[in-house]
Amino acid sequence: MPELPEVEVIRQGIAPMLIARTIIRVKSSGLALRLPIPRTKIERYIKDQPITAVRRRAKYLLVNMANNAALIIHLGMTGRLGMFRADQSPAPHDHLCCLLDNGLELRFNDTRRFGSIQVLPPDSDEGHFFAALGPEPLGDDFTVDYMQNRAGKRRQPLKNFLMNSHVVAGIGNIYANEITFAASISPTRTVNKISRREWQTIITSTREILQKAIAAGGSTISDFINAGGKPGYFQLQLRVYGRAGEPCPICGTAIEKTSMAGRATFWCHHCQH
DNA sequence: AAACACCCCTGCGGGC
DNA sequence: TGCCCGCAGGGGTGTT
Repeated sequence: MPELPEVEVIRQGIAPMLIARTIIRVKSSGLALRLPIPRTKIERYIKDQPITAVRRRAKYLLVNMANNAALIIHLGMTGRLGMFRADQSPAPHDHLCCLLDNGLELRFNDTRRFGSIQVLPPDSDEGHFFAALGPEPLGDDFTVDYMQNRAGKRRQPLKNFLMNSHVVAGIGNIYANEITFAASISPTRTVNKISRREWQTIITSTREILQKAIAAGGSTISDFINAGGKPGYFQLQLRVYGRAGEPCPICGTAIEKTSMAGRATFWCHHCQH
């Protein structure tokens, strides 16, 4: 369940090991992820090209190549990236293995195959690929004006709105729960009834929680070799997610669990309005 | 247009 | 003990 902070930590971990390296051989499981693995495009545009950058947009990782092609990786629910020595035996659910010119192998492992691997050919329009995505929550475009405009007269509950990647990118179920709790606003509140002041609180809480999670992950993942995507991330204390029936860390009231848009929702009825 | 339901997939844990 | 079922949730598509 990597969300934005986890993807960012993985990016920071693998970037130094990938930049200036070249993928010289690729193996895949033959099983499709959410999309089929584009073997032909990988061979044509990705292989034998020096890697120039490893970036992130929302929960997508972008591996940029010297020919201006890009490999776009999404981890879905259970996706992991790890660096291994080439002689280490592959694990179950390894779906793509990229051998580098230094003998290390980048492996994408995904039990449930909700992830995806895509290729942007050289000089294709990256902006177009991400056109439907809302702003980065840690970027300058995530503002009170923007959120209030997007909310408009919509009567969608706040939590569902925060999880809508077309509104703001990269916030999944776990952090949506934590954000509404930190902002002391009910996840069920309809967004047309949220004040400017409350939007400011939501934005501030979002940034704080995501940045804290990134910092916690960054401090716990020190060695990506053999890590295999070992979660270094959930060191961040989750205050409501997964804590149904436990006392609210602020007031002691039992945390409630409900379902919203088919997703587990945890909140404190006393603290969040 | 907005807000849903549904689907893809596997592993795990609870209940019986 | 073993089996069945519900649940976990990102993101795309389809429906009302």
